[in-house]
Amino acid sequence: MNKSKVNKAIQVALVEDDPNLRANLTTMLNGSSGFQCQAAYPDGLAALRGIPANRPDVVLMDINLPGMLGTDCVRELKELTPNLPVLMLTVYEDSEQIFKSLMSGATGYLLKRTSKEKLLEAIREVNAGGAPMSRQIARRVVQYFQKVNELPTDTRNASVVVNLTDREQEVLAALAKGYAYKEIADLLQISFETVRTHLRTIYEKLHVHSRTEAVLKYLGR
Amino acid sequence: MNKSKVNKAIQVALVEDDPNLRANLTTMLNGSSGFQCQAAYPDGLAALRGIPANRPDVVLMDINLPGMLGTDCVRELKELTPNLPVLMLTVYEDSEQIFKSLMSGATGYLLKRTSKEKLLEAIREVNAGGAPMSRQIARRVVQYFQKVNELPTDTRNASVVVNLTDREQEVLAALAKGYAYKEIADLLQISFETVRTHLRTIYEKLHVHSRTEAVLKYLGR
DNA sequence: CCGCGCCTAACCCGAATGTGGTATGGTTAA
DNA sequence: TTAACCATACCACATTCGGGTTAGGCGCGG
Repeated sequence: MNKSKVNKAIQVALVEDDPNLRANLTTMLNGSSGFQCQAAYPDGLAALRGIPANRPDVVLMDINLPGMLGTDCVRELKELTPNLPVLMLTVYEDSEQIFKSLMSGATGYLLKRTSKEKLLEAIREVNAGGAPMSRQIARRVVQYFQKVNELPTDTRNASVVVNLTDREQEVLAALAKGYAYKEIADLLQISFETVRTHLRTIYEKLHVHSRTEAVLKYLGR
Repeated sequence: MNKSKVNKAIQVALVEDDPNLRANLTTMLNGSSGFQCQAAYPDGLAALRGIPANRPDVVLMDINLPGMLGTDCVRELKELTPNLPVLMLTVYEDSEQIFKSLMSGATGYLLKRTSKEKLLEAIREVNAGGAPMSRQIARRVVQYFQKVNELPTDTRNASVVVNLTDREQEVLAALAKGYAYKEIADLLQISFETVRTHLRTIYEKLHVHSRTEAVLKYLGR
């Protein structure tokens, strides 16, 4: 994988359009023992020109770059230097960007508000063959993983379920398995009436008026 | 999400067949500030009965359970309590198990030889919305991502329907669209009572006793 | 022609479900 | 500390469903 020299500083290349942040990160990296900011590029094109030639150990890349999107830059980069690990940095937590990045070939994904210590640790980790992600992102990745691997025994529809509380989702899940109200009550160890109360709220939130309609929405039609 | 009380102990449910390990983990958890072992189940069935009712914050589950496999237990559990995070524990490191677990709905994956500190940290992390995994596992997941191209979905009805007459299939199709009996009657231009007669036959043929069960069978579960 | 399966239809009755109102205690965000 | 939200719970009433039973009309194969 990565024949990095453990006894030398990890060579980091930075791709970040914001001059302030770029300078800060550069200073931070060079001020940290075991790390060296080998180069800092302001945009994707510059990165694509410089990185394959300079062969850093790790790339830190902003996801929002002017001109060329960070995700596209990663894709290009991965074709040129497939084993070079790339850590994406972003302020956004939205799954669209996360998945795009990962599918483009990013090795890890961090939020910009990640602390200095965690960032350095993540760089070490990715350099050691890991795939560092913030917890929110790891969770999303796992969820997505589960979704794309779903068996024909397909269940719940994420978009529908989003407004429901945990308990409501549990009740709906049981409903969608065909349980009668009293069975759901027994299953969740709550009263029959409470099940009915939850169901009323669920129906209201889903804009339906019957059990079957709710189940259909839950199953994504 | 999880409305867990940060200032209160994280309620952990344990599923582990080995009595020694179960006792050890229980003691360890209860002896650690911020954690409480709410319940310890020796097998999957006991867990499925107890967990949805007791609503722990996190489940620790052995992957090798007698009777019901841990992965199957997770799958069932995830259908009942979709947002309840489950950490899998295992001695096996092989990817087969890892992917099965994750695909079954496990939120994180730990090796049993994980240190006490790391285990507690992982529980905290999963409770905070993360998805703790060893670096090798995270990397595998990410790699998987990079080569996934999906074109899934939609399995319609199937062999369940072969015993049904044409008319019965029409009625069932309408039922599966969420129509009420009288709406079906109107749709097919037959009487309400005839609809009910058909439905009785359909239920009998499908061996079900409720509308929702019939629809689930029709949709291929 | 006769039986058999299918579509149609009706009646009864009890169980399950849908909808409205109301209330209490716990947790959380403002 | 309010206000908002959540999970819990009960009451009441109307509607819908599930199951048992019976039965007339139709078409098809023996």
